Amino acid sequence: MAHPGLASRLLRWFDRHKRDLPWRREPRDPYHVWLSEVMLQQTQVATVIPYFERWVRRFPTLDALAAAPLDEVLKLWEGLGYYARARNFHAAAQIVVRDYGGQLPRTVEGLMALPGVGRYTAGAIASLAFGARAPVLDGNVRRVLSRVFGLGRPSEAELWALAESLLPQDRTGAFNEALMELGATICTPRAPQCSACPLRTMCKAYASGDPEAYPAKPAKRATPHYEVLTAVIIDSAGRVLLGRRPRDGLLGGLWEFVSSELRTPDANARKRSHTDPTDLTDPSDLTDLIASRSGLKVKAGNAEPLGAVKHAFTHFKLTRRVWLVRLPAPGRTPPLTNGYDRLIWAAPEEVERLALTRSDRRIWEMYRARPPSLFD
DNA sequence: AACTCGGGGAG
DNA sequence: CTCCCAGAGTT
Repeated sequence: MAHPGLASRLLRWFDRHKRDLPWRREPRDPYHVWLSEVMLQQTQVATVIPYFERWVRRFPTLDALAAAPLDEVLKLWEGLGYYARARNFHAAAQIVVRDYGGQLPRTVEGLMALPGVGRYTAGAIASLAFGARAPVLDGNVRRVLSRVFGLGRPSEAELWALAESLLPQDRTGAFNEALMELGATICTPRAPQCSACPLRTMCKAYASGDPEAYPAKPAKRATPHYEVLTAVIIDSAGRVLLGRRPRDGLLGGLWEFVSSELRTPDANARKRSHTDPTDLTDPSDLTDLIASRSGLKVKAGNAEPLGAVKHAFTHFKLTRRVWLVRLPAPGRTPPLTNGYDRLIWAAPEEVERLALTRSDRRIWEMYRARPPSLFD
């Protein structure tokens, strides 16, 4: 063994300190392991737990998931982000049920053939659910290994090879989980608790006196700021016009209020936004937007500002300028769905049932909580 | 190798 | 505010 003592120390620590998480119940259900690994991609444990519990109640088996419509799958994912995870997981469940008789592949290669399953997730499922001797490399493992071995800018290939070389003969699943657990609870990005670390005596980063310096942080770029103009269009029956975003791309498959594409705010808009966040660059902006995306011809006089909603994505910030537009008649389904794959008039109960983006959900709450206006 | 793709927890 | 989270897919 290349590094005597590492695996045994880590496993001994893990046996005493591991957290009791919903997806760790024995015996391991491969479906639960898979679900948890997909939900945990770029998402912290504390965020995932309630989603995981709800999901297992609604879709107790792989067959139940495969049989469900995508809209319902996305509704359970609402708010978790990276919605391609849900679309891929749903598609992969259907593949497993249809082609593999409902049994997950047990090898890394077989698992990686499924949509949304990369090398990390395949290694995690193979080792945790099936006891295969496969390594994992996630953000935690990347950090722990960089620190223990004093690597400043290790390549991915180097880290994968290292993770593999460290695997013990037995309990590889527990070893992988232990490595991640250590990174999540002890060997944290900031202020690591080295005094409680079972690997302290063999850790080069600890010996250096500045463990946080490993691994080196990449240079960051400035995040651009965009804005989106949004119309909450209400008909005389109190229904609201919603569009479903195209399946591929940002927030694919989710419903939103009729909105423009991302725009770079001009200098005048930036100046005005300090005083009135909903102010329009041009009064015809709103009516043009509604006409182009839905075919509806509305009067600017029927619009009133509802407010602004700010939202931060990973790579940019967004301000949504939201207007309320009241139609004097019952809405009919408009002929245009420019930029949407569906457009519907939704009753309030239906808005609760559909999968909205986070900011659209906030806009809906803002609409429902608005002070009564002269039109009410 | 460099992007895209959400949202939130926790300093 | 900033950082980064049990990453995958595309180019």
